[in-house]
Amino acid sequence: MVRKQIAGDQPLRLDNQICFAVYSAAHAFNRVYKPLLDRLGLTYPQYLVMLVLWERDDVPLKDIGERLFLDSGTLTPLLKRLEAAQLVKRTRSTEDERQVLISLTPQGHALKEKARAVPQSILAASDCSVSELVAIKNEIVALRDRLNAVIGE
Amino acid sequence: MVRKQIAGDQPLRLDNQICFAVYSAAHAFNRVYKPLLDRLGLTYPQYLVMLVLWERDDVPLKDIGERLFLDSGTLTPLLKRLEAAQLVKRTRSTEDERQVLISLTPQGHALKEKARAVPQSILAASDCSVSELVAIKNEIVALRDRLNAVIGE
DNA sequence: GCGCATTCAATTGCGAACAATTAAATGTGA
DNA sequence: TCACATTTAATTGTTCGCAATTGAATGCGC
Repeated sequence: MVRKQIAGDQPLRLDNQICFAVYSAAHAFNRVYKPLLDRLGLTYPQYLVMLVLWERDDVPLKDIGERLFLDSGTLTPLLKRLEAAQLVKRTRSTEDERQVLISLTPQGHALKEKARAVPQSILAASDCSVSELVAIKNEIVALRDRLNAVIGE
Repeated sequence: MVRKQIAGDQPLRLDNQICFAVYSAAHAFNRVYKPLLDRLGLTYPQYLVMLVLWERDDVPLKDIGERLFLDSGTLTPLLKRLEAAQLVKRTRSTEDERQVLISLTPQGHALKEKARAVPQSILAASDCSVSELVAIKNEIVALRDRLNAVIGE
């Protein structure tokens, strides 16, 4: 009976939860990033926004949100802080005044060069080959996309 | 020159970041869990604490923190909310009055039965076999532990 | 053109998450 | 025993993250 009880509890055991693996890995990444991003004066979510802008400038807030899976309730105050740090500018689109376009300031552009050191440090911290990381990343992205598909239903 | 520029930007591309894969997967999990946990009256971090307590009752706050990689700044208010919901009790240890012991109330115990439906729903949402999930989970945990090892240095 | 739905950002409120500090209890060494 | 370090929770302040609501701009049907 004891063994049956234990067997029945398996799905509820913390160590069997993939969600906890992902949750705790995200926090571990955040802690590794923290000292690196402190030098850039960025938090991790702010860093993600900057990654988007370094790829393409002058982007609607909405597009950043779709890319990062974040809504205006998160992005509006975050972008105001980036604006206060003089890394981005926020302007209403003239064609569609509902949209807020986010563009990089010269300082925002310049920060990209300092940021190039970050991925290298993360790679070193992960103590893992690039190809292994890419493989895990692709599996996690595939899982994430399946989960997001269920949410959209 | 254009191609060289692009190649040099690869490490900074959002889609190449494993951290973003993990970060966005954690949020996707959270969104899938939300409607399930709403029925239990729990948030996702509260659910994690309950998982720990369902495995072993009467645990010091510190132990819960080590298990979940969370500190007292996060757990103290969270546990007070669980106490207000009458799911746990907080008592100072008599042997060592620095420690706060967390124990389940009868309602806290009872909630375990309602929670058994959760892992099944998550499995279905992940649209993936158990063995595949276990494999990914183990890889993520291994990565997390390597990251945490670097932090501890 | 007018009424109405839709889109988009901003706001409010709540619950994490963590750094830094504080305070109390305990352990340790002289 | 007494001074001092360590351990443990709690507190404070800042930043996410999201649900729900609001308000302005736009698009659509008639």
